[in-house]
Amino acid sequence: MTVQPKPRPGKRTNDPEGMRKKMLDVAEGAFQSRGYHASSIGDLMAAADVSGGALHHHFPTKKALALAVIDERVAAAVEETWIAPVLAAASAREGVRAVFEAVAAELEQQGFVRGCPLNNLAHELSLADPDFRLALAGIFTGWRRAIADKVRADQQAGRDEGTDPERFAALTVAAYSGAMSMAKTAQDAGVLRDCLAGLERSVPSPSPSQGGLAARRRNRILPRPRTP
Amino acid sequence: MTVQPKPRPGKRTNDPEGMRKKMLDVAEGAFQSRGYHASSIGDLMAAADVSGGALHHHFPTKKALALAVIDERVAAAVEETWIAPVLAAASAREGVRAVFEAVAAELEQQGFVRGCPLNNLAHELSLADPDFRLALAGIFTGWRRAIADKVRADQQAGRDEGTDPERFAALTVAAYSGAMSMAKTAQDAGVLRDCLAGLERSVPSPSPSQGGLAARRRNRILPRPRTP
DNA sequence: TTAAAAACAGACCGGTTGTCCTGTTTTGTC
DNA sequence: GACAAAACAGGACAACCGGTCTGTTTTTAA
Repeated sequence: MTVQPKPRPGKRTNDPEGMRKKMLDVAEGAFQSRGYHASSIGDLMAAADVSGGALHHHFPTKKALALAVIDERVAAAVEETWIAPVLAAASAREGVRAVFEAVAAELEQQGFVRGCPLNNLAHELSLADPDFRLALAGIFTGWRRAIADKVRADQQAGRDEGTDPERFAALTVAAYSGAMSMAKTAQDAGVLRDCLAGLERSVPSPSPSQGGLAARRRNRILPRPRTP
Repeated sequence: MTVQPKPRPGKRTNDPEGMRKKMLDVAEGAFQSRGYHASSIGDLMAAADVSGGALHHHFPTKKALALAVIDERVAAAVEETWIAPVLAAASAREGVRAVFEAVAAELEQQGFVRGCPLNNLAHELSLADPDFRLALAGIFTGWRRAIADKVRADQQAGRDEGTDPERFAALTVAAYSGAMSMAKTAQDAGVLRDCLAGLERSVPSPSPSQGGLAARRRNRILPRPRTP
């Protein structure tokens, strides 16, 4: 652990954007792994090495900080890990499959499941404050709409005619959210693969590539229980 | 609001079981609607009209209280609303359908979505404490096993041969959990029906009763937003 | 150069939190 | 009735929470 030896009282560099980014980084991580209420602003200040005055200058209240995390970080995470890959995929179903497997592989590699950032905050904050709830609901809506739009695009190309776009999107997002919830609680990402396998039975798969060995169950990964 | 005029210093009735039940009632409701960290034991004591000494006598710490809520109330809720109805149904798929629709109807009637008790606590507490995590993981496991066992029973009766019991159970629990998460965030139970509809496409329904009009979308229920 | 605004530092405060502690009353047992 | 244990009452307390406040330094604008 390398800590700057001294703040050197005569030297200071104003870097509002960098400081704001650093605070959002720390808050994003803390809110996801410990939750909103369990993360005190004192903890966040210490973790980011930011003074109370600086924090208050950029985020007047803890709620404002959380709202910024939701709008800028959680929404971006959903965009990055779900919306963009699905839109870039050959089809909606193919994109969904790829994201499920990519997330499962990543979780198994890092050996620890922190859960879905959106769902973590949604459960804790949806009923606590209308502003939180609206912000989170908007992200869910955008997520589902992106998948539904992709299904519609597939259908205009003549594929996957028998699928209801809205229902498929809702089921996909729900299955992923619920699977991540179980994976977090069990600290085992295997349930993601189970859910994906169940999801793919929704239609007689028209593509020849079946991914036979990719769907096999991998069980019991939990390298470091890390009792806190 | 009717408050007993005076505790009547000479009159007291020891009722340990009743007091314990009253505390669990209040804590169960508060933990679900406000969350664990947002519910102070002072609030709980006031809501249950219980003194600090009495509370500490039955539950030495807040964690012990939450653990009791999980073991006795959350597990019972899953048993009551999911396991028992599914086991009593004509088939696993029929039971799943019935529970989805019953919950959706109940939520729409009461006009407010507090979310799934198990998932609410699982998200907030799974990473906070190993004891919490294990207790919650056990409930998830029992939930999934009950559904999988029911599928296996169906298959031994010759029905639903093409379904993988574990995968179907995982997908069902995940879809319900995720749908409740979205329903809570959007304060709209309609997504439950969307997910059920998507779920039922998983297999070419062999039974003639298709429930055509039961699956239609009902949208935008939100009678009382109730800004707190 | 200078004045104003922005960026930051750090102490401070009232309120709340969870828990513990001492004491009193009820209940069960002989 | 005597005694011990259980059941309950209520205050005390240290730690912590989120927010505010005053003051200093850096940057920008004129």
